[in-house]
Amino acid sequence: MSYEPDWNVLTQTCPSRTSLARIANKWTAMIVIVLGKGRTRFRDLRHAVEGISGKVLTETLRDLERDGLVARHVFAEVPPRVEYELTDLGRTLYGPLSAIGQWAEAHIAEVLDARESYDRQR
Amino acid sequence: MSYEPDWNVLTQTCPSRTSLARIANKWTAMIVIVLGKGRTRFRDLRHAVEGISGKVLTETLRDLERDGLVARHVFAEVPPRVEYELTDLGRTLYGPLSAIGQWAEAHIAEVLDARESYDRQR
DNA sequence: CTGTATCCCATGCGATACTG
DNA sequence: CAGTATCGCATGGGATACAG
Repeated sequence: MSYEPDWNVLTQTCPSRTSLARIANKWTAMIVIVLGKGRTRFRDLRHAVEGISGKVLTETLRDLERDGLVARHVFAEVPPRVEYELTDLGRTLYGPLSAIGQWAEAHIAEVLDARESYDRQR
Repeated sequence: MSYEPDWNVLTQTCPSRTSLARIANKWTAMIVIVLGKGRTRFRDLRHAVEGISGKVLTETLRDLERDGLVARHVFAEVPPRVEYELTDLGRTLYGPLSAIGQWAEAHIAEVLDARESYDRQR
């Protein structure tokens, strides 16, 4: 009922494309996959998503918070503790994004074979 | 049976992450969504994915071809005609990626509301 | 029409230093 | 610990010109 068939990510000016650009992103996918398992503090998120820099983690979390996908919980402690979790809206994205992650893991052997065969032919 | 539980996109050096980086991308998503509807020639793809430049379309298609997701068919005509279509492997990705596109379209209203509310508070 | 080759600006992203 | 600020390299990606 809230679906608006006029919205089309293939249309250049459709707002939905700005949302697509944010969610169709490797860091977003990995962060949402981790948060899908439960509320996580910044430090643990940084370790779970191997190789992500603090800067990018902060920036991506801010963007996700702005889009209403992630909630931020700050505890007035020293040293500070901040936890992140998916909102109701963010949870509806967990399925689709974890499917992408699982696809990458399930088919990487075929992809590697394809790359080798492609590169061999030139 | 071809699933290898040791592969984990969250691990920095896992090859599956290189595949995730390729598929968790807005251009890849839009191209696969269009190709999911059937074999398409270059020109039509360029028009369907509004706003994509020829350079980026070519590069993305090459990468997808290299990963075994897209097949390229060249016709010896003048002017030349080249058609692209999803491979069997690429077709297994259509579901997950179109789900991402549909999510963006279905929830953009909520996302826009969240952005407005976030921006208003600062 | 389907590319390829350049040029060049914008953005992504890591590293480092610093603050509350 | 969880940021913010800054720097600078790498990549993304548009525009244009040109080739087959």
